[in-house]
Amino acid sequence: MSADQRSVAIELNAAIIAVTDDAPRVLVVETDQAEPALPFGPFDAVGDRTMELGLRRWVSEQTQLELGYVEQLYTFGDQFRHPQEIAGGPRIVSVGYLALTRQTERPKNVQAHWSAWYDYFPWEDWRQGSPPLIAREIVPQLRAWAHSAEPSPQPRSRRERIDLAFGLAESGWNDESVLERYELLYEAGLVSEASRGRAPRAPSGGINVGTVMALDHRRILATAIGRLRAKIKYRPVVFEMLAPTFTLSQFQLTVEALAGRRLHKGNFRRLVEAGGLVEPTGRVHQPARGRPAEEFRFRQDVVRERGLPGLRLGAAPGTRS
Amino acid sequence: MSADQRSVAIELNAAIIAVTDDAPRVLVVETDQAEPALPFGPFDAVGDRTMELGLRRWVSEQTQLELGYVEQLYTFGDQFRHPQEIAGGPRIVSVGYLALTRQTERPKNVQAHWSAWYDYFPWEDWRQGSPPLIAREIVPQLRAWAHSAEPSPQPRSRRERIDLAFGLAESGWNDESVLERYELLYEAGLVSEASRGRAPRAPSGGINVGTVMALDHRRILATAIGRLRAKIKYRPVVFEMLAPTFTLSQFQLTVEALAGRRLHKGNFRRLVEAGGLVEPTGRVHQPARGRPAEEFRFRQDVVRERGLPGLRLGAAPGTRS
DNA sequence: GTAATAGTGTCTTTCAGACAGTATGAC
DNA sequence: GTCATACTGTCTGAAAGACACTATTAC
Repeated sequence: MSADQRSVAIELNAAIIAVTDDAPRVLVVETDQAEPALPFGPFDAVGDRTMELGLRRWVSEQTQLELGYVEQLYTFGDQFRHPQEIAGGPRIVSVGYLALTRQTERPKNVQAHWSAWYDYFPWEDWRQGSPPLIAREIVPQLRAWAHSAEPSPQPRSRRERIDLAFGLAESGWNDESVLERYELLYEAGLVSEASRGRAPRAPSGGINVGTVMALDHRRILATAIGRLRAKIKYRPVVFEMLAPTFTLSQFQLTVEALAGRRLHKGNFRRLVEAGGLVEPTGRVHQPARGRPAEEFRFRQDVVRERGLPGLRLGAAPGTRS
Repeated sequence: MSADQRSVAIELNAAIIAVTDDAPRVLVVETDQAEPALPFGPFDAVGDRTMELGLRRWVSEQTQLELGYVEQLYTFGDQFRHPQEIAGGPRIVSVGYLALTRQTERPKNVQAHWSAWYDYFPWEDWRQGSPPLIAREIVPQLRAWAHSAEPSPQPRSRRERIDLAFGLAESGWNDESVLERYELLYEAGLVSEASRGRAPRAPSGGINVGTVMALDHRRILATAIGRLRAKIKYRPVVFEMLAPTFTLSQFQLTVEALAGRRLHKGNFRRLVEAGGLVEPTGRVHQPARGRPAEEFRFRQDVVRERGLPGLRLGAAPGTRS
């Protein structure tokens, strides 16, 4: 309405991911609303030659963190996604990025810290089987939401979307459909950011699953997780998050943490060795208990020669239901 | 430098794709420089609730075209990508979209017309085998470019990138690496937009393969082709571009046109029928010559039930070299 | 009959998935 | 010895890739 609202501003958001203690973590900053937010920075239309360079610049300025792999995710431009816009400010469009790093380096910025991503998406961790939360809370409430619309706006399609996204259909759980699941929960009003700025919906006022993030940052993180889970299957990006040397068990645990599901040990080892992605260092790693393990390192050279092989993930037994 | 240059503007670009006569086509508009451009429109920060709605709005206003599937591709924000910026105007960031439609509807706008996408990327069409252009011009010139940098900035890595992208490595041709190939040609100065606004490079002044497009629109189109080729393998988006009913041969020819390579007839039919994506209409299609073919239609309902199956593409014999 | 396109049957190789087993350390 | 973790061998079934063959039209 005001002339100011006509203008547009571009902000960059980064989902910076690392893995420690078998938990994928995302770097978050605290806000005054006590809702964690993804690190953000301006896009300097004069100083930044490209948006990715701009992102690397302010991330290193703010956190002293060395980013490895960086990939543009998506540009989020929905109306009123930013409170400043509601207050009459410019429309703030955010270009979301996925960035990978090792957690060895701590962010210098005390306001930033690593936070386990499954805190925000508890339904995405299937390493101990299907999370009880899904059968106990999510599915019943989604079903109620699907029925509440009956028979007007295609309730069948809602039911189908639920079954497909949450692994109730014959095709089972698909670890990459993170965004589809989040969007269902959002539409059904089961995540509290859905009712921000609006009146809470009738059937589910105040309900929330998982930890809330500021603005639409949980949506950006959902996009990042889905993209990363897809990526590790055909590009060797996991190594950006692994220590320079590692045992095959550590490797497998890292992949399992990201994918949110258990893998077959035998098949995993066969595929990794067949892919030629790693080579033994000759040393052994002494664990707290059990037989010592051979130590490996990533083969930088092979990546390009063999046409960027990756990992196909095989499901472990007993993970289906 | 000027205060004006600090500001940012957002523009939306659409690669609108259809297939006719076994040629994938993209909708282009004429510019005063005689370089075809992708249709573009403003992002209305006040009127458009989302960017995708904004895109659909101006596309239908400009062309009366009904868009089917629409997907955000990438946001292009490199410095000086737009001539207005060089002239002191604002930094113009473009959000690129992929949109699919049938070509049955003609664009009402006389300035817009359908243009075969292989005109811009002649090296991407492998349906008659490896395009002679690759062995005769592209590879020799890329090799020269790789050697010219020797030994300073990793010539080995350049050589590897060339071999991998253009199918010279053992992994063979990968139809999805459209952007990687375009970027190599761009870096090597083999597409004339690379030298726009700069002095032509020493080894290849004025050289160009394929038809040039305005601004960085060929890069946007390369992104669109790569994304679409990847997508048709796991999501049934081809049907957005097919007639409502079709024969399996027409179906296969359309997929081949998009993928830029021949497929095995037997395998294609087996996979399509196994996927349950199509059902016979009971009618037959009478071709100009030869045996009449059964007519099929796409099964809307199955898509969701079966976990979004798609097409895995098997290479046809004799397409390798 | 020929030319041309439509459609089927089947063999081989590859590989994911599953299972069962052995090896080497600490205690 | 037990426990815990590391590592190997092999079977099976699904499916991709390749090839050869038959079917139905127009002429």
